[in-house]
Amino acid sequence: MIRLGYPTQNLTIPAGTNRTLRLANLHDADRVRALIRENLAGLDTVIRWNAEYGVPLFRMGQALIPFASHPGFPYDWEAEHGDELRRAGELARELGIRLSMHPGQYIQPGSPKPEVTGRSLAELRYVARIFDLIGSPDSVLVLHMGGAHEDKPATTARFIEAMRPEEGVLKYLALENDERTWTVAEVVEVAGSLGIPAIADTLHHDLNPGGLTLEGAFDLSLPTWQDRGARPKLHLSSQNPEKQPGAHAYSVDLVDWRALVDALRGREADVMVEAKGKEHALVPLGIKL
DNA sequence: TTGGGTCAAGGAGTC
DNA sequence: GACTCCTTGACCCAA
Repeated sequence: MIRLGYPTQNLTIPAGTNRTLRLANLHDADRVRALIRENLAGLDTVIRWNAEYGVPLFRMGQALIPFASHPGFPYDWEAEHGDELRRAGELARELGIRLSMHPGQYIQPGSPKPEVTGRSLAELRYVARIFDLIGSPDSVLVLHMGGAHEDKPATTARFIEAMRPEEGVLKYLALENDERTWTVAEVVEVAGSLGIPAIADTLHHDLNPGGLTLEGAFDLSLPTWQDRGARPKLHLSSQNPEKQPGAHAYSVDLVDWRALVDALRGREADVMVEAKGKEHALVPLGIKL
């Protein structure tokens, strides 16, 4: 069975989980608190909507707690919002919704700059803490490997060295291939060294296949989920023909969808659909809105 | 209220 | 060396 989901916001309701603010306004605790409550209310709304429409996956915005890992954050967010996060987790489990998060390109644990690595780890720990409070062991923290710094073996070694002690992060972490630097095969290898799973993204794989077919990429990435005892995850998106390679289209091209289904050969997978049209992009794949 | 410039952060590619 | 693009847009000021 293939299960589907979409990221960060629902355009139909509408509801979001990614409201943020400028760093210059971070000192305003009341404002931060109100904004986070909106994000958490949005999460609650989306979980209920997903359950009603049979969409079991949702990716929360990275700014669910904006600037949570920043030293200037104005209060103890775990104490303040912990109960709301626990309730969201209970609701998600009750309704069978699997949650994930995907920090962006600034998170670089393999950077040669210690301060960059340090900030990256702080952000990853924040995401892991969110998942701890939510309390669902099948939550996924999706991460790209980041830059190669003109030396992939050295970068790989730094990445593994930085991540290996981070047990609290590793229990949720999964590594994803990207469209120009790290292929599925490379990501699977690093993930294997850390004892964590890997995610194959179909569009990134098209642009950076490393000699593998899509089926070959799935053959490598899907078994990496066995140790965690969770359903394998994949990412599906289509190229926006008007933009540069890698840009997501509004919806999913059915050719790409069929390619994914064929390459899966009946294997189980949770598929995150990355499309500008969010939940609307699921309609051609069988979800009725 | 709307349009458009800007926004914490890193890195790679282009010119 | 400056600029642009990338996650995923949202904020925020000027008009």
